[in-house]
Amino acid sequence: MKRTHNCGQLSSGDVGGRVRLCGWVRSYRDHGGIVFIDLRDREGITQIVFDPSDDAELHKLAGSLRNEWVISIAGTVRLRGEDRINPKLPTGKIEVVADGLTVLNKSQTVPFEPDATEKVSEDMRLRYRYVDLRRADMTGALRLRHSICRAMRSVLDERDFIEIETPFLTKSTPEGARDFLVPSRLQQACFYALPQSPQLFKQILMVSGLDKYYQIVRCFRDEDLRADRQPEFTQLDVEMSFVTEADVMEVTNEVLQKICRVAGKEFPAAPTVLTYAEAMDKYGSDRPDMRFELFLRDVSQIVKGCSFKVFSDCLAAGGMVKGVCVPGGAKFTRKEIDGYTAFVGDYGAKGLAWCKVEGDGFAGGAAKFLDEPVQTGLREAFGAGAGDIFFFLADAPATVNKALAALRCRLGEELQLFSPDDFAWCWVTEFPLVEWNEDQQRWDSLHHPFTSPRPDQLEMLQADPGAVRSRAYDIVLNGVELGGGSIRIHSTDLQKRIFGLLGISEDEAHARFGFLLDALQFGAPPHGGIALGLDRIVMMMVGATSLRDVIAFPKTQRGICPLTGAPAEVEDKQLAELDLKIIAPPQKA
RNA sequence: GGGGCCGUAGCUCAAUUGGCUAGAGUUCCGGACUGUCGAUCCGGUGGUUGCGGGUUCGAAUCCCGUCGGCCUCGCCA
Repeated sequence: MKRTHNCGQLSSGDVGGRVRLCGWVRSYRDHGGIVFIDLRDREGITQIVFDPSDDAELHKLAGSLRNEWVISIAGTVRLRGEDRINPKLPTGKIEVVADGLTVLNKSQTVPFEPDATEKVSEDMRLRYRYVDLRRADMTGALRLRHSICRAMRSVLDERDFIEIETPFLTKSTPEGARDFLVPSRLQQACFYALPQSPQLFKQILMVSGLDKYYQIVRCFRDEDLRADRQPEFTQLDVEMSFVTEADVMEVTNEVLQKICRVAGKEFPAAPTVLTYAEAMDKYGSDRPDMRFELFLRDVSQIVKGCSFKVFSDCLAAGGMVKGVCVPGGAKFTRKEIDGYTAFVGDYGAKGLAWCKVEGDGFAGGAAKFLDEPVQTGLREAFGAGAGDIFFFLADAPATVNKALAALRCRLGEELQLFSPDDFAWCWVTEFPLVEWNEDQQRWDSLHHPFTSPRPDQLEMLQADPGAVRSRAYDIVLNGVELGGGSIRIHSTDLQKRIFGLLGISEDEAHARFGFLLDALQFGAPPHGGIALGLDRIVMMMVGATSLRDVIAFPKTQRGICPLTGAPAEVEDKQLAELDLKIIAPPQKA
């Protein structure tokens, strides 16, 4: 046995005991005579002492140790004197007096110290990920991730869910995100796709009568990356038979409750539930950040008929005017306001109207176009007072909401309207079933085409599809969507109607989803489920701002793994076996 | 595909805004030191300023291109 304890384990209770420890040299302090080694493993740090008067040979070897060498030591646990206690170390009351030392492996000089206080560039960290993962916060994130998975499994196991694996090599369904494709050798000119989610399989498992399924599963989407978006990510995928929205939400709440307990965070007994319509109205977003108010308000009715051409033209064209009132915002400089104007421009807004409340009247910006009744209406609507500022956006509702929601979040952050450890959960429900795609001139599913419409609104499917609400629900934390799901369609007829609405012909539907449509005909029970983003949950729980900090081996923004160099070219022989040819090889410098 | 920020020693950064041999901390190497704990003290190694081109008497600095990293819009049912 190479070790009897780990490096975070020993305490005053172990004094006098003989121990063996293994780990990495975190630092060495050579006083000419006495030598101290900080020995680190994933559990902690223990100080090892080498005294020349005990064993001159051993002391000499200890003097040759360098950072990140892997060693094994044997020795006796000793209490440190009162004045030698290190309060920064959990093991700081003891030390191990070594009588044996084996160098298990030397290390080259590491490109950066695993406990460096300076922030090392992420490029470096990812290239030398094995060194980076020695850092306590990275180890901590991965361990919490593990604990969260265990919490998920324990809740679902307790409730008689069955974990079932679904294929990674599956069929491309060009709806939605771009697929990662895998060429097939046995079926030339054919491709597998990596799953964007196990959606269809889990529904088929319900048809099979498996009743309650879950899986902690990798999903793949070949889209551009973001800090909170990786091309491969993990989700907790859940599906249940004979349930309603409330059943799925209740199970999810219990899972999240347990996760929060494990992570030392709060989860409310009953999270706020708001409808999509409410969320869009007050927050401009279907993933509202509820840590602060700063509500948006549709002021179209108040400003209609005012002399401001930007507003009147917009309303005449069927647009909307929406605003936000920032308490104390009159102190914003022109430069800051210009900054916000440019900011909303990124989201497609053509401008940002503003005016300040000074004393009894409005001043600056658009103030001169807003007459007395309009000013009064706005003040009352927002409860505004002197020293506040209004921002208004006039445009198509989608643009207004997107830009104003982004502005609201930016203001909330800049004005510190919440504290960093605030946790605000909410469910968003009653999403529209479909939305109009202006570019393609057709209806698109908001969620996915297997989402059930509300049964009491089926008759509107023909006449007014945009008004039909679905049985979908999303769980949101601090403005971040952590998961979503729905009650699915279990009737072939209804599923066909929805495909029809989405402009998917019968032939097309059959080619793509025929296996699901077939399955629905063989006794599909009513069913529904949800998927929770594991990476994002861990990210929120550790307070990270990037998924890369909670994934052991993530990709960079351009989809590269700096550690392995993936993706990489393959040999011609491999291509030949697949009957593939690179038509336009990249130009090499 | 678009916009923005960045790239200087192994690492983290500086360089008086175009001017003297590109510096500092840390790492590393050597030396001193028997109670440190981010040890300390002394000395030393370490640079094609991402790469290529241009402007200039002179470029880390300005211009063009390119590579790489990050953030973001589009995209992500």
